[in-house]
Amino acid sequence: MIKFCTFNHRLLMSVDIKMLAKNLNLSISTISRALRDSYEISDVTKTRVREMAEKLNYHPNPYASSLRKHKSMTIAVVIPEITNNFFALAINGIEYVAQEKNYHVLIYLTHENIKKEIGFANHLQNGRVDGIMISLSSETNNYDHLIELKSKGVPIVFFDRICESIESSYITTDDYESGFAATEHLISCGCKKIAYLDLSRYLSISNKRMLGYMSALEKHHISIDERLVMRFTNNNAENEELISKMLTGPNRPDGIFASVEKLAIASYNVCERLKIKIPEQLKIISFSNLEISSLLSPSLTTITQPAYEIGKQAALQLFRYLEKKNMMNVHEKIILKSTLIPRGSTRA
Amino acid sequence: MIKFCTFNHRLLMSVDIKMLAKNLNLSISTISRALRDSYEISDVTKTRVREMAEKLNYHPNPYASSLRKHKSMTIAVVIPEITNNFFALAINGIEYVAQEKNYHVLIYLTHENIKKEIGFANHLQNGRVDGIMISLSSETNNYDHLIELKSKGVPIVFFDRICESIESSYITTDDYESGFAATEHLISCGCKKIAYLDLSRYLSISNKRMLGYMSALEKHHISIDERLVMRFTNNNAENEELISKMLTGPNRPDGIFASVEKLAIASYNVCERLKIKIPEQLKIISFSNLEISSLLSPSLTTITQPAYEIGKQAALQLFRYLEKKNMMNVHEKIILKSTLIPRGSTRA
DNA sequence: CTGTTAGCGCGTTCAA
DNA sequence: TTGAACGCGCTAACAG
Repeated sequence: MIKFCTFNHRLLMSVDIKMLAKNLNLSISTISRALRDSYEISDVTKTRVREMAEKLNYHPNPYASSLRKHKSMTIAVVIPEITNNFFALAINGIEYVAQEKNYHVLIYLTHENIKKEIGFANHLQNGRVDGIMISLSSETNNYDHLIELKSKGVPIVFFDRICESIESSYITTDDYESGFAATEHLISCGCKKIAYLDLSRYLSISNKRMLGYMSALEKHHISIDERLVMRFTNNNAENEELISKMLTGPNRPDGIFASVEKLAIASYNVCERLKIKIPEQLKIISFSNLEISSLLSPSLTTITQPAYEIGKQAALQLFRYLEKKNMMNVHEKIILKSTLIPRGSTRA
Repeated sequence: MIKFCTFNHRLLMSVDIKMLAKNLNLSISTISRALRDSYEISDVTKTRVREMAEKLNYHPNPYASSLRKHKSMTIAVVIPEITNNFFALAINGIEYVAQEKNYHVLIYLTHENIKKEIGFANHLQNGRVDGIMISLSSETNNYDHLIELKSKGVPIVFFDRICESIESSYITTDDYESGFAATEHLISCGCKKIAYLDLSRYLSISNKRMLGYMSALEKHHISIDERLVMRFTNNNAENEELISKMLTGPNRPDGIFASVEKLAIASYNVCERLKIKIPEQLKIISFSNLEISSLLSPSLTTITQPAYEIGKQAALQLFRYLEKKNMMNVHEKIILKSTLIPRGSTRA
């Protein structure tokens, strides 16, 4: 009665639709339809089938179904890193929506490496997923891999680190305004020489934040010192070295605006090593989603993005693509607001 | 020359093995073998096939392959939450190994809910993944769903929040010792009344940490006050309420040992609200993987687990199961060491 | 070294 | 309302 087959080098009993059919003296197609709750099947048969399925602990093979339906019930999330509360929160939002829709979530980490991003994009042309959500790597300055992916018909939603030159939906935050507010905050704390720290010269969010920074300086008649606009890599040790040089050099700033949490943390580490007091001697503001109280971080003022909501909105938009055939060319550009959370710096 | 088919409600050109065969005047199976670099195929043919595949931008359909081979090239990671540096780091390690092995990683979040965990476990019987790595939810006090999954032949590796009553590999840390060390650390800081805060009364790691806590108290002749051994839920507001009551009640402790980072943070938040000074009036130690400098958290002493390494080891063990048919009954119990990182509290 | 053939498990025509 | 038969795209057994 029970069929055995070697599966992955081990014995596994496989209950399939055929076995249900045999046990119930019904045809395979009837079973299939009953399980899919088709209108063509009588209620009596349906319940008989369901009961037998339950009894034999039947689980439909997702790959057979995907092959037949050309639908994987799976989405991909491609992000630079996961050890970053922003992305962790975004995944939380994405996963929430995916669970609602009975979808599965594949995770791909580029580690800020464009080659990996290209590799994932190329690979995902094969139908493994029904759509992807992506936040670009800091190295990404060319979008051919994404254009090709899109041309294959794979729906793409960008979030946070978006690509504006591709016509697709995106969810992001008011980076220009936040950059402006962050800089103005430091100015209002008395800073005269404010450094801007960033990971990338390519990302749209980086450039918008920087523009905000520059506008704020201009507004307050502070001249822009190009030497204080700095780019870093994924290498923390190197980054700290650079920051250390900046903080001991002739252009030493009295305020730092870090566009990424990890650069703020690197700055903190350097300050501790150099015995620079924060915020007395140096004020720091940073984009960050660390969920810690001000007691834990008495001197960290942050710009906090609605990360969970961003993930959720991005997923919802992706499902809008997936659920309605005529939505493929209806793109949404959603811009959410970030929040400046003042802490120690203001009290200083 | 190019075949079209409706895919997911949209037009998609599908280049399959058959088309390559036609274009090259070869049989389908030859193509298949050439692409899989089979020894039976001549180098000339192989390169011809590869070039044509490249030219037509051929991507093998993973679901067809999985259906045929009974192998999904996919693993599942089931964890309680992702907004927690421990799990984020663990995923990082897992993903590193998976990328090496050309595997795909599905993420499932239980949100500390046993019903979700059961749902995932039952669902994953269907062959969607070749194996799973799991860290139990704090509610999990029954393992039937996992036993059934294992009986279906799905390899399982437990990490951190393991299940000792199921014969399978696991990776965890020296929780008893860490609990002991954490408590002794507080005692050496002068604490006489130490509270133990935990999420669960079921998890093995919780119990081991608590045993360590109790042993340390005993060793130093401090009697155990059951009212200071507290369990919390996933509801932060409720947790802070409970902590607040504890810190204002007659049994007010002078030290807190939080077995989970979020409980330490809740404690910090409460202290801030109640104007309790840390570490002067209350010392706190916590399991935590926050990657922040001591400047950022001047008063947080932590027990840090080698989270990345745990993820990596867990994945490696899973692949040991997957790669060798005779490894299914060879289980490894790996116990890594955690590190106590003293901060403000010691200086206090 | 290559081709022919037969499924993997399911969904969906078409026919009854 | 149900059944028979075909094929999704690929791999593997068996021939040659």
